[in-house]
Amino acid sequence: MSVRVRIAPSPTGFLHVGNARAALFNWLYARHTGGTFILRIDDTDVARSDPEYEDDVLAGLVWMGLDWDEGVGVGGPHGTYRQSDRLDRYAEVAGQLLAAGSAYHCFCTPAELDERRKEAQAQGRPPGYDGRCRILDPAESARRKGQGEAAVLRLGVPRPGVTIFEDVIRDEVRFDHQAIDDFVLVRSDGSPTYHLASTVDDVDYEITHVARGEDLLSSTPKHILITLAMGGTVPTYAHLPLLFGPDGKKLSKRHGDVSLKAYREGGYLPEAMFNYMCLLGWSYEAETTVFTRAEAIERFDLAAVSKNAAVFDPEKLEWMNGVYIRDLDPVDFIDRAIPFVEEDLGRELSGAEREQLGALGPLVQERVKLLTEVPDMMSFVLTTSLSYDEKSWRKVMETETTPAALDAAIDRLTVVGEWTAVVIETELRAMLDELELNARQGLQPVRVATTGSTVSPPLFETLEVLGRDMTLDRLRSARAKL
RNA sequence: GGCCCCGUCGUCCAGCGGCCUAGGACGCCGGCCUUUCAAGCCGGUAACGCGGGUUCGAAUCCCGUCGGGGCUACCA
Repeated sequence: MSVRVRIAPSPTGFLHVGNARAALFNWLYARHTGGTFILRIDDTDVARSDPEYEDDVLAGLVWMGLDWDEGVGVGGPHGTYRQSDRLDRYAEVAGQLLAAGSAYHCFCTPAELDERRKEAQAQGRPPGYDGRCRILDPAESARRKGQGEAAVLRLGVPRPGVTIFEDVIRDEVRFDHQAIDDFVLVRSDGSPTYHLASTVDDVDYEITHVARGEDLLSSTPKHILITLAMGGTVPTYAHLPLLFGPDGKKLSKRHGDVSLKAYREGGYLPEAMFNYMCLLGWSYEAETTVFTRAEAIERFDLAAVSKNAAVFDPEKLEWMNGVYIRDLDPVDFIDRAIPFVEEDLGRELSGAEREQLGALGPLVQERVKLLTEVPDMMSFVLTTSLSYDEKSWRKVMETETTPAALDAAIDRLTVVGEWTAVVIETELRAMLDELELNARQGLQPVRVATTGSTVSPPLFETLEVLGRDMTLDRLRSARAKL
């Protein structure tokens, strides 16, 4: 049977990196096995769902390159793949479970439940639902329900009993039904709970493997029980290790960026994100940390996923992003960087400016880890009024040898014939010889004068890109400020 | 509290009874290269939570213990 996996985010927030990682692993498994990757939207929580979040989820998956074969937006044999469109189906299953005696109505009010829970906890008893409505006569229940009395539908968990399943990642896991209370399937307002809706969908969509976060491991027996009660085939489960923040606590907003969106906008490359996330709970090969999509697909296996939770390490991600940036084709690099430059500038770049940046691109490319660092490194070529970094100015311009170095540089560069990096270098090195200055003493003033900072791309190439007029202009105005 | 999961360098991962004097990557430290900054190269730092077993032999298997985490809703 062909593999069918799914990811079912609920649109109640921006796509979380944990969900993105789950999506990635499902996608990898589907691609590795030649199976089908499905995107479903679990929006049964109407109050908290928002179309904006759904858009973000889709955008995040597209950005990561995780294309889905069936589901929201692309369709498929199962309708819209949106739970809010399947309420009738959940009601239908609920009716069947009720008729079959697998489920029953419960008339206990939230207030009563709450009180009993507190009582049970105080006495050290299990806080779950005590099952008192289970013994109600079905006919009597139906009558009360028919008269409009508020009721939820609960699953009658078989007791005594035990649910055992073989988790792909964790091997055999067993839960005694003693510890599982008769949980709610349908709320008193008629809406299905997550457990019901998600399980019905998994059965209807013929999902073969459910790979999701370990936080759902304890809920798995409930899902299996529902599946069995509706006569469905139980899928294979794989519970992925959770992601934690640098402090070892569950990855949350307090750790800064937990939404994929933040990385998208933060100058990260999707290729790097993809590669890095693969490493969170899986490894391509003992000695290899950088690999391509195709390679990951070829080797990925759910069974090889680690059991332990992983700490999301922003520093390693950043390093990896640098690796991928340096690996980019120069034209590709500048194409990706330009939006960040324009965003920073607040305007669009002219053709001439683009050309300048294109020339500077390769020099900057190997010096940044994030695309968001590009504007800072290139802004000096785009401005007409250069501002100097204060520290840089103090450090190199207020030096005894600086005036002479600038004067000599101006003289030589004014008369130089050809304006290329090679010629510029020859001239400036001759200047160093002449004044008996070392490179640091003689070149840093030129760097600060022309770029505004002690840190810049390689000087000679930079001056070539800047052009003779602007270079001389800047050297002169810096000299005048001394 | 109960149930469940997990426990190798600071972090991610390799290891699945002898190849381990525990390997790779990030980070950190030092050096080289060098026009600055990066990159690159070389070297270094650093871990099998603890205690019992099983075995000729254990990071690898078993038990206990400690520690971390998840779940315990008419949220997903």
